[in-house]
Amino acid sequence: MQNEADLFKVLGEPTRLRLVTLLAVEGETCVCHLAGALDEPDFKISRHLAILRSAGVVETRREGTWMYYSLAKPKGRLAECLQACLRDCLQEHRTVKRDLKRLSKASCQTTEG
Amino acid sequence: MQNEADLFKVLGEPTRLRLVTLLAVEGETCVCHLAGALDEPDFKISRHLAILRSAGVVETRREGTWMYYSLAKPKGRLAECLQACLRDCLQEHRTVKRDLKRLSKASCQTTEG
DNA sequence: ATAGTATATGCGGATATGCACAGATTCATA
DNA sequence: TATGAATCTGTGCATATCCGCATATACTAT
Repeated sequence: MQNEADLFKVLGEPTRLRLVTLLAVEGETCVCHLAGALDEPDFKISRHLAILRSAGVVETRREGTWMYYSLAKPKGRLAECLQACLRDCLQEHRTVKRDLKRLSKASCQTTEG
Repeated sequence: MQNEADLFKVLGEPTRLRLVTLLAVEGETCVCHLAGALDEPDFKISRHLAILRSAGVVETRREGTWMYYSLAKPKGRLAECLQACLRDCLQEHRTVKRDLKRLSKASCQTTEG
């Protein structure tokens, strides 16, 4: 049961919940865009992404200097159910909508302009 | 978003997750039966129930010396979704099945025999 | 090599969490 | 009022969590 609880636990933090919801809605995104979307320092975002990753919630793909994060294929019914929960229930959340808006304007330093 | 995260957080602990799942499956149950079902000391169960209660996840009904706990009516879509998640995905969990088995034999001191 | 961008991580400190034990409630009954 | 069962809570302790800062790593391009 510890495994199942850990899944909830990892989502039980606002920054991580926002990140996972963003990834659920927008798909693969790089760290600096996520940091811009949440308006938080990149080292903080990176930390939380690492936690989500070691919990198997997200996975990564490297492309040059960039690290792209995306939701991992759910492992088991509970994970699947929870992913659906986030997409269905949190997509319209005030904070998430704000994050999505910022995400649409986000840019890494090298991709500006 | 803190509210939503808190909902996950409160479920992110094995004892609480077992309690909520048990209540989702069995309905209203008293503390000593829950303690017997989980095979944990009653003060520990009571603590965790208090946490679930102050998070609005469960509610209580007093009947004499007994305190009966049950799932609270979900407040919002997310809570509703999560309750369904637990019922659908955790009901068949090894630990939960064991808890349910013990619950079926559980008895308070005064209700023994 | 050097510089610069993107990302990750070691560290220290403040706060939160979970536990066990003991003791305090609350209620029913004698 | 006195006893006992069911439940709750104060306390101390060990551990975990989150944060910001500084630094380290990984990669690209000059």
